[in-house]
Amino acid sequence: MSPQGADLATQRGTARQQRFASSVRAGSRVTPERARSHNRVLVLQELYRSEGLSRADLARAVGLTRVTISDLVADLIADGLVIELGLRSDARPGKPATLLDINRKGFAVIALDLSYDNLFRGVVTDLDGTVLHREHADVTGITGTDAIDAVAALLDRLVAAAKAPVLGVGVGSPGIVDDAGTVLSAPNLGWADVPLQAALAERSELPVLVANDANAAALAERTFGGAHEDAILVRVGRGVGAGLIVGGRLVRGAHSAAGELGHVVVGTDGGDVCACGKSGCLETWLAIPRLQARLEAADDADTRRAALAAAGERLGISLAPVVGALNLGEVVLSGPLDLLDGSLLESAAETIRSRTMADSHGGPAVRMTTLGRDIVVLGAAVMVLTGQLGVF
Amino acid sequence: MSPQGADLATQRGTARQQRFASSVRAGSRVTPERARSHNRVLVLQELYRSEGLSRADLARAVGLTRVTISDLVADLIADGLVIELGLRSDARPGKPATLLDINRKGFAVIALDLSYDNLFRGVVTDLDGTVLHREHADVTGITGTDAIDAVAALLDRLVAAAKAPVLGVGVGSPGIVDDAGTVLSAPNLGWADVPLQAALAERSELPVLVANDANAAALAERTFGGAHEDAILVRVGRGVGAGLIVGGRLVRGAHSAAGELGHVVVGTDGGDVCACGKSGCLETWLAIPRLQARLEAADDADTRRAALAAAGERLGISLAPVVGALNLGEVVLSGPLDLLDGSLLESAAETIRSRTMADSHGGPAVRMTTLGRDIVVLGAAVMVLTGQLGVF
DNA sequence: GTTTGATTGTTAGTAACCTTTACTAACGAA
DNA sequence: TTCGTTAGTAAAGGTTACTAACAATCAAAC
Repeated sequence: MSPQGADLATQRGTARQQRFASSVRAGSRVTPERARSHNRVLVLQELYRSEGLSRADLARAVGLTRVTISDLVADLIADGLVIELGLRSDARPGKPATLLDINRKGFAVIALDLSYDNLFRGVVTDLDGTVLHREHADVTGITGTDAIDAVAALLDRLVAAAKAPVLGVGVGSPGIVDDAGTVLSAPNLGWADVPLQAALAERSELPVLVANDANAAALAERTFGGAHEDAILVRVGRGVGAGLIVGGRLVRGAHSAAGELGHVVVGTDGGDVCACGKSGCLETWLAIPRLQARLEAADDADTRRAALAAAGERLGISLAPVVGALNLGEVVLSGPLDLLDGSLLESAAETIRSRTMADSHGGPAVRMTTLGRDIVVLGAAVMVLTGQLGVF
Repeated sequence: MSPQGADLATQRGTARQQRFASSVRAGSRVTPERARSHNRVLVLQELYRSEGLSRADLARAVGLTRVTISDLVADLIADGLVIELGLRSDARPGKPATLLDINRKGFAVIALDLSYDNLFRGVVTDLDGTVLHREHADVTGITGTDAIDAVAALLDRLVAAAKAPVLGVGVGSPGIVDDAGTVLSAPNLGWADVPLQAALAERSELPVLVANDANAAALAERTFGGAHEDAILVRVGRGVGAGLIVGGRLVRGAHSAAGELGHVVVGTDGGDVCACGKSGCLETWLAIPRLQARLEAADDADTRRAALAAAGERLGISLAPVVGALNLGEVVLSGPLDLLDGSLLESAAETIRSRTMADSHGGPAVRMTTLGRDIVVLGAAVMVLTGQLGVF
C-alpha cells in the first residue's frame, strides 16, 4: 500500500510527526535550520498544488537554485514525503526531467466531524483529501465524558482502518474551541472547557488538531472549494455558525469565538424568542428546525417560497454589515440543499447587494458549497495538512 | 540635531531607504541574507518597544546568542539606526551593560492627513510618533490634479522642515486606496484611479505609503492607542468609515475597500435617502452634518440626547453582526467628542451588547480614541515605521 | 582585602545553509 | 556529427548563527 518511505515513517513513528510539526511552527528568530525548514515547506507546497514537477521546475517556481532544490528534494525523498514518478515524456530538447510528486498515497489523514445531530462521523483520507474509509458512531443521548470516550473510540477504529502511516488527526467540533483545541463550550454535547485536543493526542499518540466545525468548513471551502481570499462560509443546521477567511487566513477572534453569528439579532422589528433569551436572533429565522416548522405550516408553494425568501433576507441583513466592513469577495452557504439552494439563497444574495455599497465589482459572489456533507471532515483534514506539512 | 549615523544616512540618501525597505518586504524563499534581515528587524522591534536594553537583554528577548546580537547591533549602529546610551547604572553583579536604543531622534517621518474638509494636514514626527512640526494647506474647491499638486507642495514644505533624514512618507487619504497606494475613488477630491503613492514617490524621491484614512487611524489606535488585536475603529465625520484590525493585522478586503461601512443599510424600517441612492445607510444616521441638523432641529436637551442615542443605536445595529462574526474585542470611535462621547457612545455600546451573544467576557469594550485629531497622521507614521523598519 | 560567583561583551573556530561555477548526461535540430 | 538546450550533480566559496573560551567588571561572601 505504501512505498518505502512510508514504512520508514512507520518505524520512527511519533518522533517523525513531531519533526514535521516543528518544521512549520511559526516563531521569531530565523536560524539557518529554520530557514531550511521553511524552504522545505515551500517545495512541498509547490509539489502539492501541481503534481509532476521536476527539480528544475521547482527551482524556477520557488526561486532557489537547482542545486539547493536537489538537496531539499533529496531530504524529502529520504523522509518518504516525496517520490519520483519517472521521466517526463514530452519531446523537448535537453535532458528529460525526472518528475516528482508528494507521496500522496503514502500517508493517511484522519478527520472527524462531531457537528451532526446525535452522530459522530470520521474518515480516513490520503493527502489529497480523497476519502478512503468512513466510520460513524451513534451518540444519541451521550454527553460529557461519555462523548469524549465516544470520540476516542471512533478515532481508534479509524486508526485501525488506516492503511498508511497517519500524519495527524483533525477534528471539527461544535461549540467554541480555543487555539489549544479546548472546547470551551458546546452545549449540545454537554462540554465546557474540555481539552479535547490534548486528550485525544495523549490517547492516540498522534498529532491532533481540534477546531470549530464552521471554521473547519471555511478552511475546506478555501482549499478545496476554491473560495475567495476574503470569504465567509455560513453553515445552517440545527444552529447557525460561520467561518471567516480574511486575507486567506482563518479568523479566530478575540475569544476564539469568531463566526458565532447564530445569536446576533437581525433587523429592528422584533422576531421570535430564541433559546438564548433574546428575540430575533438569526437562528430564530434560519435554523433548520424553525424553517421546517414554518414550511410545514405553509399551505401552498408560494407561501413556502415566501418563507424561504424571508429567511434568506434575514441572512442577507445580518451579513451585509460584515460583507461591507470586510469587503468580502464571496459568501458561501453550507447546509440542506433543498432548503437553502433556491429562494433562500437568491433572496440572501439580493439583500446583501441592495444593502451594501455595490462597488464597481457588483458585490460578493453568493453561492452554495460544492463540498456537500464532507465539508467539515475535509476542513479537518486541511488543518492536519497545514499543521503538519505547512501545505496551503 | 542628528548624530553621526543620521548624517551618514543623509549622504547615501535614497539607496539606504531602499535597503531598509527590502529588509522587510515579505517573500517566499529564505536565503541566509533574508534570514539576517528578519533578525535585524526583530532586534529593532525589541529596541523600539522598550528602550534601554543591552545586547545581552536583546539576546534573551529575541532568542539569538549574544554573539549574533552583537554582530547585528554593530550593523545597526553602522547604519545609524541604533545608538549606545552609555553604561547601565543600577548596582548588579557582573560587568555593567551598555544600553542601546533606536536612534529615535535621528530620523524623521512625514505623515499627511487628506481627510479633513477642505484642508490637508501634515506633520513631521520622530520615530516615536512625537510631532515635531506641523503644516497645513487650505484646499477649498481644489480637486483633481490640482489637489495632487497641493499634496506634493505640502510634502515639499514638510521635507524642508524636517531636521533629520526622512525615513519615509505616510499618507492617509479619503476614499478607496489599493495596495499600491492608488486612490481608486475619492469623490470629494475628484480622484479616480490616482496613483498618488507612485506620483509622490517619484517627485519626492522618498519611500511613500498611501492608505485609506480610517485604515490608517486603525493602525494608529492599534500601535499608540493600545487597541485590541481584534478591533474596529469607526471614524465619524462628513462620512462614516472604519478600519479593522483582525489578528493584529489590518484588513484590506477583496477590492481594497475594507471598512466602507458608511453605505451599509441599517435596520429594517427604512430611513432617510442617502446621496448614494439607497435609504437608511449608516451615514444618513450618523454623519456629522446630518447629526448636527437633527440636533439644531431639536428643542430641548432631552430631544437632543434622544437624537444622539438613536444615532448610537444605529451604529450598534450595524456593528453587532461585525462584532459577532469577527468576535471583536474592542470598538473604538473617532470623531467630534462633543457629539460622539456621551449618549451616542453609550447607546452604541448597549446596542452591541444586547444584540450579540454576550459571551462570558461581557462583549467588546466600546470607547473613544485617545489620540484625538492626530489619529490619521499617527497612523500614516505607523505605516512608514512598519514599511521601512518592520517595527510593530 | 581577597576570593568567589555572576554578568557582559568579544574573539576564534565550527556547522549549516545557499550560491556560483563548472561539469556530465541526455535530447532535438541542423 | 555538431550545436544548442535542459536536467541534475559536484566542488568551492561566502554568509550566517552557533559553541567554547576569555577578559573585563562588579557585588557579595569570606
